[in-house]
Amino acid sequence: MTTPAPRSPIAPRPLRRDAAENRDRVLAAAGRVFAEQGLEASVADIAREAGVGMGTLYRRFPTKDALIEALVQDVLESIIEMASQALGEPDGLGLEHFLRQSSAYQATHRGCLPRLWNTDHELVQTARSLITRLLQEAKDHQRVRADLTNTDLTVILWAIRGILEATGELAADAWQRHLELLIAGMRPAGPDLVHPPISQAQIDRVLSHPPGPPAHPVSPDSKRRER
Amino acid sequence: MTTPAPRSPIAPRPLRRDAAENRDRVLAAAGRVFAEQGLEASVADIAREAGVGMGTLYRRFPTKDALIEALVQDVLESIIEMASQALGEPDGLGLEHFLRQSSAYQATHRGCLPRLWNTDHELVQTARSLITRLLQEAKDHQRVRADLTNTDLTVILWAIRGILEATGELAADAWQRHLELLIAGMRPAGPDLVHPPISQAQIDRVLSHPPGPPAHPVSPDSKRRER
Amino acid sequence: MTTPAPRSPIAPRPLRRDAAENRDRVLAAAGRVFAEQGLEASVADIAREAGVGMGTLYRRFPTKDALIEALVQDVLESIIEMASQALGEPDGLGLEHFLRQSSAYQATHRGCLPRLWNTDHELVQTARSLITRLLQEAKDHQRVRADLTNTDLTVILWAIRGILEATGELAADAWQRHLELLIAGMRPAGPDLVHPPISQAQIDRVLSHPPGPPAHPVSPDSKRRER
Amino acid sequence: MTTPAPRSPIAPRPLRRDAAENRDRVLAAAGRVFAEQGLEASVADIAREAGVGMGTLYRRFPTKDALIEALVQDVLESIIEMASQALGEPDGLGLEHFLRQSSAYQATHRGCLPRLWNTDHELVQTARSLITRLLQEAKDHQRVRADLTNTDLTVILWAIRGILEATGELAADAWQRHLELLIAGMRPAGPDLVHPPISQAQIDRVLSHPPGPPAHPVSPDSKRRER
DNA sequence: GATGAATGAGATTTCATTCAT
DNA sequence: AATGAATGAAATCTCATTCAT
Repeated sequence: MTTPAPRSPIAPRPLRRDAAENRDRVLAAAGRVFAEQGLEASVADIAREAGVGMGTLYRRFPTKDALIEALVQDVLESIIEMASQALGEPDGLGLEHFLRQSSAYQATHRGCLPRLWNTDHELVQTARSLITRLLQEAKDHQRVRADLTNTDLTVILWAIRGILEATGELAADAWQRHLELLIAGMRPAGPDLVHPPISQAQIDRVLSHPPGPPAHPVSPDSKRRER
Repeated sequence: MTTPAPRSPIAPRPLRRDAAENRDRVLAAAGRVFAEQGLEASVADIAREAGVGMGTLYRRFPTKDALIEALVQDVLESIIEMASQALGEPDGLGLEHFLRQSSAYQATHRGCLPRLWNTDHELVQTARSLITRLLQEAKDHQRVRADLTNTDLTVILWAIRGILEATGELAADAWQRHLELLIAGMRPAGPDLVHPPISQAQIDRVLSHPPGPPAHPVSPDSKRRER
Repeated sequence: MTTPAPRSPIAPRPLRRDAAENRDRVLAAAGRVFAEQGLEASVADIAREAGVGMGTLYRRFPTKDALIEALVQDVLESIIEMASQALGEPDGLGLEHFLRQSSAYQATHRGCLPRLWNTDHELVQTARSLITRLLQEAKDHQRVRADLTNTDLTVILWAIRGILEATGELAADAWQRHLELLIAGMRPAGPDLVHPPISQAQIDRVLSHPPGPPAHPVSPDSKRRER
Repeated sequence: MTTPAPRSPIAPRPLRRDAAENRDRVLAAAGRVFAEQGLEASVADIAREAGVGMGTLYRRFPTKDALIEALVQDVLESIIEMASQALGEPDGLGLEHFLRQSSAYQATHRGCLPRLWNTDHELVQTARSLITRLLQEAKDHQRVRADLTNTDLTVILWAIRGILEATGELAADAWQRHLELLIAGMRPAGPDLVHPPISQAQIDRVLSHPPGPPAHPVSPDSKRRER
């Protein structure tokens, strides 16, 4: 309504530019601050680091949680991209490449790791299905044992995340050698596995009710005492 | 445990006993509460669960952090005990047994995991040296590849912790199969490892400056009021 | 547990004394501050006026709303007491006395008026049933017209509240003469009433979904915008 | 309405018209939003409902308060119009008609009720003097008791507003029967009134220092940033 | 020695108002 | 002239820690 002077049909959006810039600045700042202080870093710190007021931050991300989710989403999208490209690789080596590449990427985006593989995010499903296909390719080329399952790979991602969280930037490459060992263990030669894989249902339950630290930004009305 | 310097024989025994009982009750409660809510559980919740007043809790543990450390210590002591017993085992299988046993134990003591292998604790050094001996035994019996190092094992512990933290009680056995894969990868047969192990110095740095979540709800410097 | 030395069976509670004192201080302060500034007065102001820290206030009243409810409850209890006593009065004059007395009382407890007759409070039901009996007595003695209903009286209370809110302490007696007019209009002599009384169901709906200003302490997650 | 001082004939007409349209759209939106959410509705909500940007809104109304005042003014103008027309009515019934008509009107313009009869607005004076004349006419025709004063009528308006605020749209007609009772009480027949009317001075004081909720979200003195 | 009430800094979130585009 | 992004003070609520009883 009030349609002002019709604007050039080329210009995508007028004042959206700085807004988008700002959004990126905030996300970048959040990544840095979370990487340094963990997810319990204060939103005020992030705003300061980004050089914006708190209101600006909250205009874009109405909740601390929304901010974290946005970070998670960014990382997941990159990882999904990596998985897609790995799918094209010959000789069934895509899976290994993907594991290495995505771990390296996560190492440089530690900010949101605690939430990365523990959210019931649509993109997590997407990533999972791509990984399933990578796994199948690897099996087809006898790169990995036939009894390896999809859920085994989810567990591997949790394990690597554990290493990344433990080391931070102080031993940022620790995961590499560990992954080598793991991949060696995944080769077809190995002995029969005694323990069965966990079920997809278990993983789904984990994703929807992440244990321990309650998704961090503790909901303010979750507890109520009296007397 | 922690048997302090033997004290004057005048000090009344029964009281001591009560005090120790109280201490244990608090520790047990902390374990339960932390396992459920994560380390950001409130001290008040723990006191309530333990059935003692906050003053009592603070008399035993001058700081929330001290309480966490005490939990860590308990777990470390048990783990050290496991390592000691594993040392006696024949055929160099002690290492594997230890890894399985200690992981199972940690799975049932999730309360303090985030701090378990990330503190500069004297007992961590003790555990490490025992593990070093287990590793040597395993090598001597050709159970594991000769180029496996002490630090590789620390990384393995971080990885398993990662799985335990991710799954909670919802998939409490997920670590078992993963450890199987890992052990398979540690066997001597495998290909040469491309990446070198991280250095002991890096690990020490990690232990003294744990990344991410700072010593948790960092004490606010104890500012005092006047009024 | 830990049952300390059994305490004298007479002493009701040991440290509860100052706690109760504090509770009363907070309630009194809240009454004063709300009366002056309205229900949107800040909780910090109340704490300051009461001479306690915010934590203390929030230990007793875990929510601003809980504090308001407590005030409302206090007032309702007094009003119920007045209604009970009025029930004993002869000649069916109890109703009028009650209206006068309770209005005067509300005039001196303006703090929580906006919530007084607009909450779905159990005590409101109690008050209502007492008022119903007062009304019946008044009818029995031909003090008021026979077609007067229970809901008419609720509306009268809303009207008086409106006057009290409008005047504050600047014309604290304005309601008196108005009530006189109203009571005159309620006498049996008057002409037939054209408009029917509103239904009890309507009133119940009003009580459970008070209109306009959302019960004031606007819930913090009631709105969420984005982009 | 509000036709300002006639301006230079150069100023372009069409623009003016758009501006006025915008103004009306904002006012209408404010009425709707305030009616739904109360006066603490956010200015952003109003702008959105009106379909204009916040800057536009603030160009017309430099302050949230100014917006509310404008609403009040609109309502007052309508009410004054009603009073004027009622003045012409025969038999001294104008007063009653006016009370009914204006109450009905207010019921459909609940947005600004909390401020309607509590502002030191020039139009309130105008309305008051008209009401005074209506009252005189009513007395002249013995429709109401002779000792009824101007201030009694202000109090009646406050009372009715109280009912309207309490009921919202959930019992939008509750005021009608109440007004009937009240008018019955105002008839000449009644007993002598014990309480004297409040003084005009008191009312004036109320209007200039409205009690309770201060001019609502009091502007925080417009502190400015630097950065 | 034990209890739990009190403290107050700090965390998240809202919103009136300004100003670059 | 219009838009809506940015600002930051202020509000509510939490919780580690102390200390009167």
